[in-house]
Amino acid sequence: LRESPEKKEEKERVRHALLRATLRLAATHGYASLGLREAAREAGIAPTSFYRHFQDMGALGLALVTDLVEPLVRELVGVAQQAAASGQDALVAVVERSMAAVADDPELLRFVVAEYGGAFASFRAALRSQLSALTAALHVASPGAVPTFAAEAAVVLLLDGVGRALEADPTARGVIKEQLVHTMRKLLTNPAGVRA
Amino acid sequence: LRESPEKKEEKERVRHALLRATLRLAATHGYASLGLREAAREAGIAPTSFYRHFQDMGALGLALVTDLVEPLVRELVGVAQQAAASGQDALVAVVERSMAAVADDPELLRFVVAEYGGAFASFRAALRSQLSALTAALHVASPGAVPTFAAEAAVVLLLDGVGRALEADPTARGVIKEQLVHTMRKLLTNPAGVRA
DNA sequence: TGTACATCAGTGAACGCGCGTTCACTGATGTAC
DNA sequence: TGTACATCAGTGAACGCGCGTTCACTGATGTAC
Repeated sequence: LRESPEKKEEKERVRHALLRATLRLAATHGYASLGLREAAREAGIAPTSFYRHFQDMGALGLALVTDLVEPLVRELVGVAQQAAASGQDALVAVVERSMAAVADDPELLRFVVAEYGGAFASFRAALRSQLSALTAALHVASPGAVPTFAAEAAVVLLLDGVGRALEADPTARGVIKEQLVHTMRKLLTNPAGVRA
Repeated sequence: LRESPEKKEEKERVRHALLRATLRLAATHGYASLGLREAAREAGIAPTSFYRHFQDMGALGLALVTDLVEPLVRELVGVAQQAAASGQDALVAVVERSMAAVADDPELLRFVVAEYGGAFASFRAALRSQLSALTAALHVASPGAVPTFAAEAAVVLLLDGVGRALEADPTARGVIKEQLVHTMRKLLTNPAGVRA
């Protein structure tokens, strides 16, 4: 028996509400402290309905990465590749899109920044894995021959810049953006110039 | 009435046990998820005895920063200043001392890395405040005229390097250390040379 | 077409459990004189 | 010096509460024929 599109959509809607509710609460109280009942309450469903979507909060956390973080990183990688292909500055494009993401979805970005260095090894591994694609994209788009770890360091600065932007007044984000481009550029540029 | 040194010492001993127990648990499960009873159990005292030392877990968390993180950062600042004063490389000195701290007290450093970008705004503010002293020390010790935000970025890389070292095989920490010196140097060096 | 059956997201009641917190007490130690 | 009192870290019992989880049920929707 196959489900109808309408039922699937409705189920997906509630599942998404649970993910968003968790992000909302995690942004201020931390993902680690959240309980199943808390997430369900915030999402507007009964506690027992939680189990229709996830086995437990751990499974929901995993879904946060695969359903929300992964598309975001994929988009940033696409932005980098598109910029590089059209002769534009991939670094600036990625930073600007990242700052737009901070404005669009601060809760998701707080989650990424928090769990990237957080106590949960599974989150750390998953996020590092995701971000390695962005590292690679920035690496190939950078002029000259910079080592891989320099591109990794640039992504680390990007994450920190996102964290700073999350706390900053929106008007102060322009300064953060410029400083971020400056420091990332230092890491992604071979001072000896293009001598490939 | 003043307390005797012996009683003070004993009280301090239990207080320290609570702080260490919390760090131990926080390293794997996250500070945010910890409860008062959990910390007391790990420290080997009755739950009610917790209140003889801290009002709640929030007060204990604050003490983690002031009692443990602050001295650590102070030591790193001292290392930087001492190296600079004796004509040695402050950057290398700080990185090496940081790596030693990873080996000495991984739980404390996991806490610092986790809460630096974590969901608790009070921790973020406290840690940024602490680390600004290290940023300043590295800034004045760096040759040429680099902007302040470049020194801040270097400290961000240091924190990330600490996080990587925490997860790495001890034999792989040498590589991390060298890459860290390399990338931090890029940020702390003015490519135009010393033209003060 | 209508009718009988299957699926399944959502739910309320109920459970046992660990939580934070209060309270009164103990016993070791310090102070007064 | 001895004796009476004060301080205070540690404790066990007890509390009310919210937690995760189970269960049986509802009702809307899909399928079979």
